[in-house]
Amino acid sequence: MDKTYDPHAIERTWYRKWEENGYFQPQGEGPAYTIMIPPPNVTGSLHMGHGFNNSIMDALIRYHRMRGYSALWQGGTDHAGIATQMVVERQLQAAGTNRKELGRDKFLEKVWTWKEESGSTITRQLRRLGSSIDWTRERFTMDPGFSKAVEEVFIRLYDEGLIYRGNRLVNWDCKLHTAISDLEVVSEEETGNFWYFRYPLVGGATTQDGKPYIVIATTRPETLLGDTAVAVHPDDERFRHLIGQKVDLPMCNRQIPIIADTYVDPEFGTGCVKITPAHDFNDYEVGQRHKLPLINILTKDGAINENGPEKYRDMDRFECRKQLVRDLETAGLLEKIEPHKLKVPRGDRSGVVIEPYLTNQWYVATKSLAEPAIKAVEDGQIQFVPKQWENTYFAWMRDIQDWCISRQLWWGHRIPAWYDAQGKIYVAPTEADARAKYRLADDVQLTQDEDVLDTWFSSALWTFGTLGWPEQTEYLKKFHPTDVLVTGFDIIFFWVARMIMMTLKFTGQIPFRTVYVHGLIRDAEGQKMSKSKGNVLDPIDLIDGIELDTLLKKRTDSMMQPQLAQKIDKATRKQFPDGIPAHGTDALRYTFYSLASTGRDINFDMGRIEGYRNFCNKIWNAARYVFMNCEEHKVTKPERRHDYSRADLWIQSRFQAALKKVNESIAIYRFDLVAQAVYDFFWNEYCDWYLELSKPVLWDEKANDEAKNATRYTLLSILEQSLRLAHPLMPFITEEIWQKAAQLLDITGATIMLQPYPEEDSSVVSIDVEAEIEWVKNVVLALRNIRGELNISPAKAIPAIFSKGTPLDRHFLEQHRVYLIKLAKLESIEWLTDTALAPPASMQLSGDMEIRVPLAGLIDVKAEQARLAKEIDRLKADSAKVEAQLANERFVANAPPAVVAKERERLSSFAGTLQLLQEQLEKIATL
RNA sequence: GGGUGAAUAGCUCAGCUGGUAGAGCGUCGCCCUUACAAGGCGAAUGUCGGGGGUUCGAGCCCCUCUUCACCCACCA
Repeated sequence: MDKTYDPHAIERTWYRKWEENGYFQPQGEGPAYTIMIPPPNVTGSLHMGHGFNNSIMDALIRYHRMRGYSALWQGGTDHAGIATQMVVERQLQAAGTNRKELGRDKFLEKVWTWKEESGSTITRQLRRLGSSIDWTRERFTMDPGFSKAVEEVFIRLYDEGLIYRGNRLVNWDCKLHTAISDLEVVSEEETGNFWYFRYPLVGGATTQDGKPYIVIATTRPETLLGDTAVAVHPDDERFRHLIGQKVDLPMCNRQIPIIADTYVDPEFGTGCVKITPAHDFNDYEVGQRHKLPLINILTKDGAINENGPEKYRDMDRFECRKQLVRDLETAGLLEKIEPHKLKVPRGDRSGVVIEPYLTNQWYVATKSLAEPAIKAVEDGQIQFVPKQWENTYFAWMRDIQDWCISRQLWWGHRIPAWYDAQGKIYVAPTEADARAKYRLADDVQLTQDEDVLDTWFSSALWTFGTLGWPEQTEYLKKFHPTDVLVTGFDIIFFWVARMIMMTLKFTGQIPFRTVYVHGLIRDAEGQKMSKSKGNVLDPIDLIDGIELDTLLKKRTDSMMQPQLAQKIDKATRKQFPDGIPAHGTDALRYTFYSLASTGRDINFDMGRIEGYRNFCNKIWNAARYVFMNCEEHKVTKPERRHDYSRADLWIQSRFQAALKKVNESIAIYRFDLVAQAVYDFFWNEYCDWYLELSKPVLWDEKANDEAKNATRYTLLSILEQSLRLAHPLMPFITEEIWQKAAQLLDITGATIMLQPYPEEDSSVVSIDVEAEIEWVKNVVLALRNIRGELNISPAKAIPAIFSKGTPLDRHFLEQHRVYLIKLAKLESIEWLTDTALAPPASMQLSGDMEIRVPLAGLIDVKAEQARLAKEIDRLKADSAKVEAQLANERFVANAPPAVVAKERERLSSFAGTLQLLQEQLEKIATL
């Protein structure tokens, strides 16, 4: 083995072997364990969120696979309608053309080509993460089988009346020319204006203070062109007399009524609200109540259409706004302009301001679907982890709105609906089916609906669609419902909720038993990673490393604003002056696990990943040590427990503790605790103590062969078990090392992946042995403390004198001489019966036993005095605290006796130690 | 407006049913000791956001305030 761990060298080959040998496919006859990948966008590339998400899933799958489950991790990708279409449209634009010019068929060809080209990027990257996805079953949301499921669902819902077509206001994206759902609209607070306009009263009416006009306030002046009323509150004294009167709508040559509606808040603005039913959701409601006409004034691009006054026609909505304000000002109808903060709705993909727009769209009636979906969570059939997300889910589901599922795009599942000349709707898989189903005469002309379905409509079918539904396949029977869905909170509504609804509806089963909800991966400062901030980390770069220049280029490329690019350049140089070194997949994954605590957002810390890269190196080198000491011997399992050293038994016992902790923590999805347990055990116990404790045995020429074999066996078998313990987290390094460990232990099996997970075994847990080695550790620690504090070189062997203590101390001392000599680097050990004879020395306590390192020629008295003084101070502070507590009568009276006794004991032990140290200090002072 | 989460060492985070505050990174010493300098050994570091309360005892429970983040909602 190389001296230094090189992730690159080992990650390359293993993944290919695993995949080629079919190890990712469900194995054996065990119970099913299923995870469905949240399908990434087929043309996307891996980001930190994917990295995190898939690391978690892989750990779960590998763990369960090793525990004997027939584990299926179903992989696949999503066609991602809007996102993908946008990318291809951008490419066309760069080539000087557009989709309209190309036409639908040609355009779709282009998209498919692009999908074929780039679709492997994300799956290749998922492989780099070590994801043990069953690629033989990879699905795509637009492959024929899955499309069949989509079609089936649409038609059945339509036939049941749960999908309908409606003409109403939708969120319209003027750039993408499509409707989008409520969820795809993000409202951010922006600074805008409040414009106050005068609407002249008709027929000589005046306001209370005699003005011939009323004043309305608006944040959207251009919608004035579509106003069909002005509303006031029915109880508003100021305007009551005007209800039923009319106003002249400026610039429009129309008169509109003043109506009364409780929707109006008299306190807000002027108390008079312009009502534009065709361009505002609230106004629409008001309009419905008062039977107001709807005047649509916008084109699909967001320009003024033929319903607007000629002057403004074809003007963009924002251009029109400016012009209209100028015109009103000229006309003396602009009262004032105030700055105003308002929520501006924008499309999550396009970023443009969304318009409420009157169109025909397809909707899913969600109420009846939501009910059982709510119940499934209420009943605990589906559980969210952490549980608090259930409230979020309930809140949304209980107030769910009908879902607009049609999109005016080309890329996606085309809606299986046909229209005749009268616009009558026929829903069936194909035109021929439609004719048959509805018994249409041959001469009836049918045209298919131009629209496609919302991507999330198909995603909602993911858990059962991927398993072959509507066919009742063996896989569907065996692997559905799935076990756990691992996902970010950001798509609970988009995806999780809709999956639950659709899956219950069409399979009668829940889609998954557990929803593990995790947070977002942010940068070290807690900022969202985004291209424009230039703080994006690419998981692949963390694995492979990246040169500074390449990183800079990546971060500043295609940046619209040069100042921004400059800033990013500077920040990047500062954070990564030498680029990013390679850390390897295992280290990256381990970092994700270690940060995966209670479902909150994760700040990605470079310090962490370096630490875990070092951990990999530690494992690597520990293995080297073990192999170095074992490979030239035939190592066999010892016949008798008696052959094992105390250290051998100790590490076996400690391994059990770690294993238990790991099992418990995985069961509650606390991967941070899993990572911590494995790290602590391997580094702080196995490496720091056990490996050191093995040396005196292995290097002792007098030790018998049985003892040496037992230690070698323990070294190897604990290593081998630790590798299996850690394998779900760090698949590559564990596999690489395991191969050799298995060989030396005569374990057959081609891969660690398919080995059983370590079994808990209480028979090797020994409290006595643990206490004994704990004693050794304490003595060693005491001696090391003296050495460290007094700056005695680690190379210098020192004498140690022991005294006081219990018979057990004395027994252990004899028993573990060699351990102490090796670990504390002692030149001699002496037991002193009369402490009066003790030479001037530095002293430490282990329990009641006094440990002395004679000062003569070794150390400087001042340093020892300082050490003692420090210790005394600390003890004094501690005893003062305990003393105060014990002086409190109510504590003594009310606290459990055990607690009180413990405190008493502590106090007396403090006092004893304190006295000793003080004597020691005086003694030294005389030197 | 409603809701959720967070605030613990310089940084990133743990801290189970209330009973002596932990890890990693960083810092400071001493060391290339035959697995590992991506390492070993030792050390320092906290009025657990503020205030109140319950309790013998609060990082943890209750109230309140402050700050930050996020989610939902139609305020023109």
